[in-house]
Amino acid sequence: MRQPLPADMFDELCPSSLNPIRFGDKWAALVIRCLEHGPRRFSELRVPLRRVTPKVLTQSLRSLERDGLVRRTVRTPHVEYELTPVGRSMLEPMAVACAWAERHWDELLDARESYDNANRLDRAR
Amino acid sequence: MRQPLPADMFDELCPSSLNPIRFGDKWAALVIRCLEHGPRRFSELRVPLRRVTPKVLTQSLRSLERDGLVRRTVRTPHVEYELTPVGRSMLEPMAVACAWAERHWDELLDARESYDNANRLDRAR
DNA sequence: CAGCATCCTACCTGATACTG
DNA sequence: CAGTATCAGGTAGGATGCTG
Repeated sequence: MRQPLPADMFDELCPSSLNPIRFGDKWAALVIRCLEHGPRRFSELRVPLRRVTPKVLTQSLRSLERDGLVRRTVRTPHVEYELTPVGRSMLEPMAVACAWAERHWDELLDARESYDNANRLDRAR
Repeated sequence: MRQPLPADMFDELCPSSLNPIRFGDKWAALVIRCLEHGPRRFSELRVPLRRVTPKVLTQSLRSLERDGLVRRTVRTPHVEYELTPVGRSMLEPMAVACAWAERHWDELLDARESYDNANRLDRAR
């Protein structure tokens, strides 16, 4: 059987809010990655995405569903979310974006820090 | 000498606001593409980006500068914006994202339409 | 279990007008 | 030319509490 999603799945990596490359809304990319290896239930998704309120997670899922990237199926007594072929095809550009982010993450943070420091000094003067 | 940027550069393609894949803020990807072939001045950028107010374009440029993707240089009597190496490296994931969007654009629009129609019927009932 | 309802805040984006 | 100042609207995201 498929493994449950680890609760700390996104603790380290993917500070997607800081990444200039974004897929859909704030959590969409993480949701897609959660569905990479097969369908998941709402409550399963909530484990790694435990910092997302149910309302916001629902919004994200609805948006993905609207774009045809995710399919929502009522499989009584549960509801399952799974990637459509189009949704799955998004993994490729996501992987490229992730590779870019990993390669340039430090430069990016350094640039931001320098910029902010320079700016702070400017205002102090 | 470098060609001026065509005013209709973004009239047809890249409805980036609808694209689920986004690079930075609303206009960042277009700015980067404008700088692809060399430095540009603010007023040059305003030609293809004529629907962006100067304030918003400035914001976008500042944000790109902060992330170290664009360098702003005062080359009296002008100001020039150009891609840094990191900024240039972003062209690759952008190209991949563009390819994805082109390939799946129609599916995406169809999915949205079906979804919205189904939803409208639901509410009518 | 899988959400919805309400309320609220912050940010993004833009229109318009003005300036060193 | 290359912006800044001000004001305003809309939307995204979230806190909290409730429900079939």
